[in-house]
Parts: sequence; C-alpha cells; structure tokens
Amino acid sequence: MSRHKKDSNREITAAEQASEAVGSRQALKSERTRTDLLRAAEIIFARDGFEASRIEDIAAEAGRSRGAFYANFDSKTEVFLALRSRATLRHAREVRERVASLRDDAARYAAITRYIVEQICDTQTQLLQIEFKLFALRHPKMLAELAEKHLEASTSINRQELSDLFPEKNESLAQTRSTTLAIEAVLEGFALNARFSPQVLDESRLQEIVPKLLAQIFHYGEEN
Amino acid sequence: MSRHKKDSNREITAAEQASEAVGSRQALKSERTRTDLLRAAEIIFARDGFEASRIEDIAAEAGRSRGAFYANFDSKTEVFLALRSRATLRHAREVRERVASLRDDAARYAAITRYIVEQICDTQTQLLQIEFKLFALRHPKMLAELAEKHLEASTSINRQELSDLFPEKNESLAQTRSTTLAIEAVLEGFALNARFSPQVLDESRLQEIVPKLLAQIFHYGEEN
Amino acid sequence: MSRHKKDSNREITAAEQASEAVGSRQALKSERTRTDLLRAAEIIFARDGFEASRIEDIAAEAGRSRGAFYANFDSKTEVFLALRSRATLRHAREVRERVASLRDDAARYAAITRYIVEQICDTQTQLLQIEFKLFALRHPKMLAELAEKHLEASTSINRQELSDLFPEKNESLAQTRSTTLAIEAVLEGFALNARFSPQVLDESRLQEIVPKLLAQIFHYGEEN
Amino acid sequence: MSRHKKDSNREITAAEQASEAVGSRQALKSERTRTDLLRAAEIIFARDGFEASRIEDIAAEAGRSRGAFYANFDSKTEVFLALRSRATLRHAREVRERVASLRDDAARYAAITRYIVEQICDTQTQLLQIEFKLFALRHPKMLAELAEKHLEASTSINRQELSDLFPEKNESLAQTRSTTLAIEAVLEGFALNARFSPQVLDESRLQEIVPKLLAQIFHYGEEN
DNA sequence: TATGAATGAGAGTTCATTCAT
DNA sequence: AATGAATGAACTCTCATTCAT
Repeated sequence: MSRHKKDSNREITAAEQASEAVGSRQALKSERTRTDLLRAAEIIFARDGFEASRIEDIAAEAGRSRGAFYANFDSKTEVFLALRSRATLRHAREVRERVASLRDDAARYAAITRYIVEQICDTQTQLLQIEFKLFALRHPKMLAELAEKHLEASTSINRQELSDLFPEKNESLAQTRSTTLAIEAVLEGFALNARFSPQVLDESRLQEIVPKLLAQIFHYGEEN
Repeated sequence: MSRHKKDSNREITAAEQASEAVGSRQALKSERTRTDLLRAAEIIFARDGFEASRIEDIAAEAGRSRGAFYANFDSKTEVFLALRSRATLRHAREVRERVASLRDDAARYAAITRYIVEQICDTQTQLLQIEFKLFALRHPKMLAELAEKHLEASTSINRQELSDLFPEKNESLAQTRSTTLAIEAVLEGFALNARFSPQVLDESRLQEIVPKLLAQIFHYGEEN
Repeated sequence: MSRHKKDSNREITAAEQASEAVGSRQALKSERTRTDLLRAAEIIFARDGFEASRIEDIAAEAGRSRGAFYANFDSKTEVFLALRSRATLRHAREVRERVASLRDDAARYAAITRYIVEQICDTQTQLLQIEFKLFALRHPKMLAELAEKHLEASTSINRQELSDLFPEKNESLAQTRSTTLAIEAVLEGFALNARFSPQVLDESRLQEIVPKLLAQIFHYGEEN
Repeated sequence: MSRHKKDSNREITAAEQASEAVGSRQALKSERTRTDLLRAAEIIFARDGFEASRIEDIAAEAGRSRGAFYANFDSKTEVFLALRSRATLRHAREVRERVASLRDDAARYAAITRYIVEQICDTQTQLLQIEFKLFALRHPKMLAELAEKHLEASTSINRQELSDLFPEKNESLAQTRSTTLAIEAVLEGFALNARFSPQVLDESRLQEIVPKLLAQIFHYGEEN
C-alpha cells in the first residue's frame, strides 16, 4: 500500500530528531510530490483515457520521475480509483455548499439543477467517471465494492440535502440511491454525446433538455 | 473489405476466372470465417472492452488463428468500427420494422419507447456504443467523420418514422439529430449505470423513469 | 523438390491419353506459369532484395497466386538460387558469343572489357549477385557447394575463351578462377558504389577507371 | 541519442539537479550498457546480416534484455546506421594516424596501400559496409542523405592526407570523392569475394592484385 | 523519498508455407 | 497445376513495474 497513510503515526527515528527542521521540509516536499502527481494523473487520464495513459506521461506532467510515482502509489489502478473517489467526494461537498445557504425549496432546486448542467459541460470529469464505471464493470471482483463505495460517497452528503429538499417525500436510502444514479446517468450520457458531436448537442440544447429530464427524476412540480 | 491489401486493384487473371466455380464453395467457407470472427469480436469486445481485447482471444473465440483475423481485416480498429457501424444500422432498421405496421400515433410512440427501454437492458450493446464514442473522442482526427457517419446511419432510417410520428412538428434535420443524440445519451447513461449498480437501478426502476424522460425528449403529450 | 524435373519421364496416365491435345496445351500453360514466376521473381528480388521480397509480390507480379509459386518451387530460397545460377550461365554464354567471332587478340580483349563495363552499369544484376554471395556467406553449410557451383558455371565457358585469349600464359584452373573472382569483385564493388552515389561515380568515371583495373587483372599490356 | 523520447525537451527539475552525484555512477553503468549493446550489435549484424539480426540476439549477446535495447535506441535501424557512421569515422582516423608521422611520399603511399589490403582482410567490417550501402539503396528516401553523410565522413579526414600525398594533383573535392568511392568499391568487392571463396581469392592473391589496382586508382607511378 | 535504467511479458502485425478445394 | 484462405512462428516495439543507487 501507499506509505503515506502510515506517515502520521510512525515512530520518530534518531535521524529525524537530529534534523527536525530538515525533516519537516522534506515531508512538505514529499506531500507536494504526491499532490503534483495526482494533479498530473487527472490531466493525463482525462486526455488519454485510463488504459492509454502512461505512467511516464503522468510523471513527466508532474515534473517527476516514474520512480516518484511508484514511491507514492502502488499502481496505475490505485491512483485512478483514488482520484475518482476524491472527485466524487468533492462534488458532493460542492453540492452541499451551494445549497447550504439557501432557505427556499425552489432556490435549492434551481441551484442543484444549475450545478448539474454545469457538470455536464465539464466533460473531462464526466468522461473520467464513465471510464471509472467501465473499469468497475470490467473487473467483476471489484465491482460490488467499488459501486458500494461510490454510492456511499455520492449520496452521503447529498442525502441530507435531498431529504431537506423534499421532506414530504421522506425518501428511503434506496430511493436516494436510485435518484443519484439516474442523475449520474443523465450527466454521463449527455456529457459523452455532447463531446461526441458538439454541433448537434450544443450548450443551448443541453440547457433546454436536461432541466426537463431532471424535473422528471426529482418528481419536481408534480404535486402542483 | 480489406483482402489483398497490396494487390487489390490488379486485373483479374484468366486463372481466376477459370476457378470461379471452385471459388464459390471456398467463398462460402471464407464468408463463414469472416462472420465467425465478427461474432467473436463482438463477444470479446463486450467482455473486455476495446483496448483490453486481444486479437488472439477474438481468433480463439471464433476457433481460428490470428492469421485468419488478419487475412480478413486490417486491424482491430477496423473490426471494431465495422461492428459498431453494422449495429447502428441494425437498430435503425429494427425501429423501422416495429413501427411500420402501426397506424396509430400513440401506438407508434409506445412501440418506440418500449424498444428504447429494451435497448437499455441490452447493456452489452450500449457499453460497446459508449466505447465507440470514447474511441472517437480519443482520436480527434477521426472524430468528425465518425460522428457524421454515425448520425447519418442512426437517423437515416429513423428520420422518416419520426416525422411520420410527429408530422405537425415538421422537424428539421438538426432537430432530428439532436433528438437522436439525446435518446442515445439516455440509453447509454442508464445502461452504464444499470450495469454498474444493478440493485440500485433495476429493471422496474428503469421502466418507471426512462419513459418519462423520453416523453420530455419527444415533447410528447405537451400539446394536451 | 520441384515437380517439373520429373515431368519429362513420368508415366502417361489414361486421362492424359484421352486428351493429349489438352494435355500438351496444359503443359505449355504450366511452363508459361513457371517462366512468368521466374521473371517476376527476378524483378521483385532486384527491387526489394532477397530478404524483403515477399512471395505474394512475386506471384502478383506474375499475375498468379501464392499457390502457383509453391506448385512450381519449393521455397523462396530455391527460386533465388535457381535464378542466380541461370544468370551466371547466361552471362558466361554472352561472353562466349561476343568473343566467338573475333580473331584478333586485341579485339577480343576490347570486347570483354566493354562487356564488363556494360555489366557494371546493369546494377540490378550486380546487386542480386552481391545478395547471392551474402546469402551464401550467411549459410555456412551451403557456402562451399554454392561457391563451387558458381565458379564452375562462371568459368566453364570463360575458360576456353580466356586461354584462347592468352595462350602464352597457359593459365591453370586456379588462375582462371581467381581472375574470374577478381573481375566479379570489381564488377560488384563498382556497381554497388555507383548505385550508392551516382553523382560521384558516374558512368564516365567508371569508363575511365574500370578498364585500367581490368588491364591489371588480365596482366594485359605488361609484356610490351 | 534517443533517451526520453517523449519528454526529452522538458526542463531539468530541482530533483534532478540534486541527484547529480548519484547520477554519475548510474550514468557510468548506463554508458556501459549502451556500449555493450553497440558491441553486441556489431557482432550480431556481422554474423547474421542486418535484416536477419534479431533484437533479442543483440540483447542476449550484450547480456541485457530487449527492453534495455529500446531504452537506449529507437530502433534496429538507428543502431545499424550509428554503428556504420562510427566505423567510417574510425577508419578515416586510422588512416590519418598511420600517415601522420611519415614524411616521405613513397612511405605514405605504401602505408595507405598496406592499410587498405589489411582492411580487405577484415571481411566482417566490409560486409557490414556492403549491407549499409544495400540498405541505403533499398530506402530511396534516405539514400541521398546517407550517401552524403557517408562521403563527408569518409573523405573529411582523408582529404588532407590525400592532398598532402599528391599535392601536384591538387585534387578537387569531386575527385577526392570519386577516388574514395573507387577504393571502397575495391575494398568491398574483394572482401565479399574473398569471403565467398577463400581458397580462390586467398590472402596472397589479394596482396598481389589489390596494390596494382590501387596504383591505378591513385594514378601513382604514372608520372615516371 | 526519488531516480531512471532495466526488465520481460505481451501486444499487434507480417509472411513463408500448408492444404482443402 | 493452381487457388487463396488459413496457419502459426517470429518479428519489432511498448510499457507497467522493479530495483540498485
């Protein structure tokens, strides 16, 4: 496994005590390396796809060597999955932040919808997400675990918001989950096709269609 | 397709004409090989994905050798694209056939919707379609041509049906195309996620959500 | 082995007797095939070199199939060697014919020299000869036999001419052979380099240098 | 030469500068690998010929892996050409050194002649040179450039010596070049045939013939 | 921790040769 | 005798990963 996780609670050696200042600077530099590599990996994975991405290109993009990559991560797969996991959490957090300050249901709904349409336009991210799911499908042994983790991350933060948003529906976990996946399906499907044929599925067309689909998924406006 | 790569445009010799009768039986066997290989490729591509599929596996699945593969096709890419192209035409034809005998608008709409939901459940095909589009995206030089061909095939047969279905809307080519891609977006997005997490997005859930989304895309029922 | 050698003295079957006219026409056609293939092989070998030449290209050049090639010859190597052997005999015969009618020593010498310079300009042939000798060197087991056969063919016809030409020297077989190889060395060396850099070693330069070298090899003009 | 094919022109990082001391020992080892591979390639090319040489055999001869070969060179072709280029320069240098200390024209001429006869006996080298020229001929796009480079290297060092040797002739560049190629023609032609039939064209025979040919090429002794 | 040379399995592809017709 | 589809060994080259430093 990646050694970074152990860094915080491992015993301090004599050498380290002898040069605490130097050590902290190294730790900083090392953390920087890791971050640089992750950032670089995101770029290369998005550009070339998971399979076609080369460790060498990721390292070069980060201004490091292949060795630095393997000092920080176990494999290409690990980084890819770590990256996707981070991105999912980031997006969940983003939704929370956007919704947090809003009191009004309609405002909240509008904010969420706006965020989702924005997301479709961030095709890089959606393509990576598609690749992540394809990867999971191609590795049946990991599929169940990956799907569970993904849904947990994807809904854990949303859940509260969603039930706040639609308290009368008092959604079950299963409902939240299927709503989440349905939204992701729309996100991914439209991002892929918008990128495949930008002239046909341009931004204005997405602005027009997608909100209507989301309304159906959220059952919004039905009661009236 | 790709036989006789080096001498494909040389004149036909007397010897070749003389052996036409013999050829017909050979041609039959040869056609069988080609078909077997295509069938096998479809299976392997669906199982392993385009990138991870090995010619050797395709050949083995067809009960042939790698050489037979290269005697019939130029490359893995060619087969993949040929396969997708065929599938797109096949589905367009399928839609036509299902709709052809129906006189009633509502019946037609229902038939199309039913077909689309069925299609989502044929996840193999949709996954391949996703890979096809990802492939196109990763090969910018081919993208425009691939997208154009795909849309042409995808809409050529549908166009008539769709305009028959909604004559009052008198859709433009551009509208037909964006409608088609929107449907494909839903198809692909839901197939991917249904496969990713079958418990969450099970068939009944798809039956419930997808038709509502299609109604939005088709603007169906709006006038009332 | 190639089946042609057996053709002349094999027993006549009933079928053949029943259609003698047809048979002779077939035999003719078959001989034609063989000739076409040899001619094609010469062209392709000269163009691409022995190693890089493909049976498919030879067959195509002859307007036949790969199968026809293997029906007439055992292997690429066999054809190559047969071709070289034929060429060597042809050249020896050519020398004889050119010299035969000449009575005068000086005229004969001039004729031979002229022929050799001509030969250098036929670079295709010389390149093939170089390849033949390289081939022999790379196959130590065949080397002795190939060299012996080559020298036998190369000198058998020349020998008489040469000893006619310089009777006073009464050359031994060994002397004839080394003279022959020396001439071939000049032929091949200059052909190769003239082809490598035609501007530097152009025809006029060859006309100037080569005869002087041949004079040395033939010891011609020394006695005066 | 060819390392860092993809990122060869990226800026040098701090990390790289920091490990310069460590690098020097690695660089040494790496240089050793490169040298080993070149030496091995020379052996294998000479033994099997360029076309028939396998990277695997070269790597094995050097005690390395195929990967090591490709870490150091781009292709078989690159190594072959690099090797030939080096050899040409080495021989030019060798001539210079042998002639440098000699004051006397006759002595210089004798030294050069002796060197050339020696070279013919180094058949490995001459065979490689023949293969190099055949390679160039088979690759018309590279021919002009390869020929120019070769002549430049071959004559650059010789030129001075040759004009020192025969100042009264005040040879032009064109003359030097054609003289050089003529010598190479003799070298290569006799090396090939001496190797093809060592009994016929043995060393004593070469010692006898070749100097006479060189005298003609150098016009030496004509003035008397 | 970071380097990058080295490994070596494995990919796509080519082609001399075989063989059913 | 001739066809040409099929075979399969062998090729060059790639790249995730290891390891000595």
